[in-house]
Amino acid sequence: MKSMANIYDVYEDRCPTRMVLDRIADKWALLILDKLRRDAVRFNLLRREIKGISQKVLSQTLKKLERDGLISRQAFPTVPVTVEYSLTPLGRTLTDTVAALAHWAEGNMDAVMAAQRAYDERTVV
Amino acid sequence: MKSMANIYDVYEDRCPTRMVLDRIADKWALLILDKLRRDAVRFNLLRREIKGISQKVLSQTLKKLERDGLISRQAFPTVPVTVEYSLTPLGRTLTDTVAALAHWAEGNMDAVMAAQRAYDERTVV
DNA sequence: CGGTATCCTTAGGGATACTG
DNA sequence: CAGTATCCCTAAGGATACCG
Repeated sequence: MKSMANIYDVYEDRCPTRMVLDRIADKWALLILDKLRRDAVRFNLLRREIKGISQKVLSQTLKKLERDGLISRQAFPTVPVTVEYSLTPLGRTLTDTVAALAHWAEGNMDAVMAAQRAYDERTVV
Repeated sequence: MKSMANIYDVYEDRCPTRMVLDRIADKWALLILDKLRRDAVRFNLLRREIKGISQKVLSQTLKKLERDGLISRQAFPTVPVTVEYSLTPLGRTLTDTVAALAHWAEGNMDAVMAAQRAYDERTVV
């Protein structure tokens, strides 16, 4: 964990956008934030809902988001243990933007894929 | 370029959000879209404005964005050649969201960094 | 259930040099 | 100016096994 402490040291210039973009401009992070939009979700449920994410990457991403203060982790002393992840107030201020991004993705996927096909025809052939 | 053609093949399920998020949830891509918000920008100017990006990565990212139909490339037959990148109409539909993300980053950087310090004190010590 | 630890692979990206 | 080509290396991430 010590190695994460100096993550901002590489940015000599003070561009806040770049700093924080570097943190949240991550596919998995955005998907997780989106999944937590409604309510708290347990680890394995999150894993099942976000198809394709490995246990390792989910765990890592959750830890980063928690460190950034965007989500919080709550463990319940059940047997076996239950852990719920939920948005913090800070995280909640980001969800509208994330949702907008997701909404854009849904609405423009076809256009993007069409553009790709057109591009490939122009260049590959 | 052929290898990029089947990039969506890995997504057996049809989750559009994931597909497109995978494309645009990239730090450099978002920064480029943000820089092009006002008007067209030349390659090397873009490179200078986005500190820390290498020529290689800038070139790659621009090509991806062009393929996705978000930006367009226009070369002028000057000597030496001048190349301008600008947003397409499709790309323009995304800029508000990107700007919102950038704005969030600016406004909440301090909170994020404070959260990180608090987290590190809790866990590392 | 909710993780961590370990090993291993590969592709993402830096550095450098060259070109139309 | 706006790239491409090459080499090289590290670090992100999959697979597997184990644990409180």
